Amino acid sequence: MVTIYDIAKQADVSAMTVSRVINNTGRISEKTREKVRKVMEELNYVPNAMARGLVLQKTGILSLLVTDITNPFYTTVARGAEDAARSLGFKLLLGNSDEDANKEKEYIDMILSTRVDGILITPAGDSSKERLETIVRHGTPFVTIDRDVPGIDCDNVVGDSIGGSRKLIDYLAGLGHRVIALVGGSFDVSTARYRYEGYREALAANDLPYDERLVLQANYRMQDMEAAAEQLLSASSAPTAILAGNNMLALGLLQSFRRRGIDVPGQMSIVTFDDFGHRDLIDPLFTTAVQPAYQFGARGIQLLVDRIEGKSSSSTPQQCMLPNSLVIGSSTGVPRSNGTL
Amino acid sequence: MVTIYDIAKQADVSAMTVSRVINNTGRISEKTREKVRKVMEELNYVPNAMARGLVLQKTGILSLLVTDITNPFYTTVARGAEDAARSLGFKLLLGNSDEDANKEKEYIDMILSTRVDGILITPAGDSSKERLETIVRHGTPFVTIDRDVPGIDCDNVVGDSIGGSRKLIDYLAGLGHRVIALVGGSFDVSTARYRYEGYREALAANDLPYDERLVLQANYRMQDMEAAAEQLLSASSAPTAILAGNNMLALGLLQSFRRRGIDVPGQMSIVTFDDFGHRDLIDPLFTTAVQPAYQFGARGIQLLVDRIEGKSSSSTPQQCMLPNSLVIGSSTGVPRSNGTL
DNA sequence: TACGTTAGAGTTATCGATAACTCAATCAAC
DNA sequence: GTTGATTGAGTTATCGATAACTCTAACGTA
Repeated sequence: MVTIYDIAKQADVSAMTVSRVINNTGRISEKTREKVRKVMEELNYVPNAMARGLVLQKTGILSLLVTDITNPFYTTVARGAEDAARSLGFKLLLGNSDEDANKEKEYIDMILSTRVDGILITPAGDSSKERLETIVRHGTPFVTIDRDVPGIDCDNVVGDSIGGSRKLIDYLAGLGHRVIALVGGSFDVSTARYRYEGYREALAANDLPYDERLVLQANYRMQDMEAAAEQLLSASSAPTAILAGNNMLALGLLQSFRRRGIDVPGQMSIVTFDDFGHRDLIDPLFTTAVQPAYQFGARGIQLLVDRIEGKSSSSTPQQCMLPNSLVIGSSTGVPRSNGTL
Repeated sequence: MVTIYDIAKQADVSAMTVSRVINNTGRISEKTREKVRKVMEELNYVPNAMARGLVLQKTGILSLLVTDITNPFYTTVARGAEDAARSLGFKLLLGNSDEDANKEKEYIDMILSTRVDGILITPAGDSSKERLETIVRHGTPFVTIDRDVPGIDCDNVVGDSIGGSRKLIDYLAGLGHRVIALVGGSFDVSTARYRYEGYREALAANDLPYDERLVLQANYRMQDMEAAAEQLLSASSAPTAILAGNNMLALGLLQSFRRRGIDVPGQMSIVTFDDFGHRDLIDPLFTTAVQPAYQFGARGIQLLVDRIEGKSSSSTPQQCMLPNSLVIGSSTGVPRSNGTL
């Protein structure tokens, strides 16, 4: 591996001179500069980021830790983060916690060990608190996105979950639905709580009764939707519509209903948050509160870099709530006329 | 930031002893070990990967560079790579070249500077040759996936593009199609060439004439499909079926046809490679040669690590071709009866 | 002419960890 | 009671780069 010493020897200068040429610092004569440049080119020199990072105490790397890299929402977040990081002169280290506390811990340890300059993280849940506190103790700047964690007061970028739920339920109520279930994420996750909150507010606002038997919790990854579907269908008064906690849950429900021969939206309407991209391709197209995923990543990185570069005062965390917009799809219709299935 | 020296001072031992406790090497009495462990815990010590990497001359990081992170095919590749890397004790640095030679170069420089232990890369095209040669000169092990590059003889994992094309064309021919167009990727990309080759072979095998006016090139990212659709529809004998070079092109074509009121598959059949995941959701479901994307990533990492750890002899590059399987969807049907549109 | 400036370098110490070597104490065996 | 092995540490040099300091011509100026 070529080092500045190899360059220095070849060019018959000191290592420091080579370093100065690389970084364009100090005074170097044009002649020397050219000589060094030529040798660097000849030997295909690439600086060693570890050595540099060790002395500079920074790496130029930011890390993005999401909970599900196969979810198009997070893929788009990643793109936004990557573009923003690149344009601000940072590299991006991408990680995937799979909604798993242990994996999250492993990743955070790895990230701290790498001495990244900052961390953009979607916490797996409220239990992420202790891991975030570890990050705080290490003094590494971080920004939470998509979810917040009670007890952690930091920069964050979230969506308007309450507002999104209200829009979705209002829309369903407008179609005539009066029995609407919620299949949400675990209440250990902030978005699940807020979406539940919006759900309840909207029910009240529409004079619809709240029935706790119509509220199911799952994790955000599409498992167990069979059981959830079964449970909802066998209820004494089965719902005519469902608010799914996120796109993956909506998909899981849709699949379960299809297997049972339940038509969506004919017999059951489904609404949810976010989409799968490629809207033209999907049928039924979910009626959904679409969040600006790309902006989640881009804004998050921006806040993070502001924090790193000390632009934002260290005392006041920046909270940023991004709006969502209701997109009407073909997964919703008027309630089925006969109450039972 | 806490270092081993801080630990050493607190525990009243030398830094070397701390290092030994961390790495479980050398002889340490149980008493000392415990004492050091306790201090590490108290101070929340996390080793500095840069310092360690500098002396060990390795980072434990592998890099995956793909050409389009929003393409579900590569997302799944990334998951396979990540799982494999993790289970082999490596971390994964993910990058995205956007099919762009300049971005690719920037990323490779960054990666080399980071001194990753190995690189898994989907080359943007044949021009990637010079960038791969840079990697060779630096002695960093690498494996190409999905595409190969003429003139570069290295470990790689590719799909059976020729076989895939043949299966798809055979299927179309079996439905009765006799005028089949190819809208492929740029011939600068190996998969585009192989898919074209399979297309020609299959035409010949089915006694179908080859008409170069029915072969269009695009880049793999869904742009310009309007123009391609226009050109195909206005041809004197418009095709009744199209082999799209990849999933993104198929999607672009579908959208263009829909805008023009051309029904798929009623008036035009489309076949392609790979899918978009979430098969249940998509309509029309493309008839496609599905490649084992997860395996591309997993196998690639495996080859890479074998190479890094010297398990594979340095003289013989491992070539690995993964089979694809024909999945019949709803984007194909018998040719429209009236020749014109 | 003598002295302060400045351009254009070179030297040395340092970042945090580990490899390789050294060293003192303990213990066993003859 | 020496000698030799073994245990449980400590010392020093090193990885590749940069910060901070030093040094030396050449030059300008009174």
